Amino acid sequence: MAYWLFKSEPDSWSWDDQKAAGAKGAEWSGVRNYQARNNMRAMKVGDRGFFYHSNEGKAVVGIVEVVKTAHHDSTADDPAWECVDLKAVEDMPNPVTLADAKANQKLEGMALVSKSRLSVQPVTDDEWAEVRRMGGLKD
DNA sequence: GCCAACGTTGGC
DNA sequence: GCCAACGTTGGC
Repeated sequence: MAYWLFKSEPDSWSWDDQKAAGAKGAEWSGVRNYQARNNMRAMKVGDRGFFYHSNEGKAVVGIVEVVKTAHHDSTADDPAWECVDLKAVEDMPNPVTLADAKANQKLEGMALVSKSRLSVQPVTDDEWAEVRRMGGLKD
């Protein structure tokens, strides 16, 4: 299974919105960046991701799961834009902030730190385990 | 609210 | 196919 990180501004789509979408999940729509889209195309059902609040909070606040592979983004006219569907799985007991991630040497290679503008990013197994540990989650 | 970083667009 | 101009993202 692969791991990912999804960024959203809480003003437009927050963790609470994501949880309100329930078990059937919701489209991760609105991505207009090829790298981010390609990452979504590579996802499989069951892959997990961090849900990150950008701008306000700047922290990983929860865990999501891919419930549907990439398909046309209903908010885009251009068929080139695709998105996956995600459902909320669990809260981070202690949100892991960007400052926390930057301060942790084990995470210095993480895309969140080094490619700050990419909105859908891959996460390595080690990074996944480390951020979960920092957030207070067990395996 | 500013600005740096970076992706995209369009003229040549 | 290069590169300048422009727009957007996101941290501060």
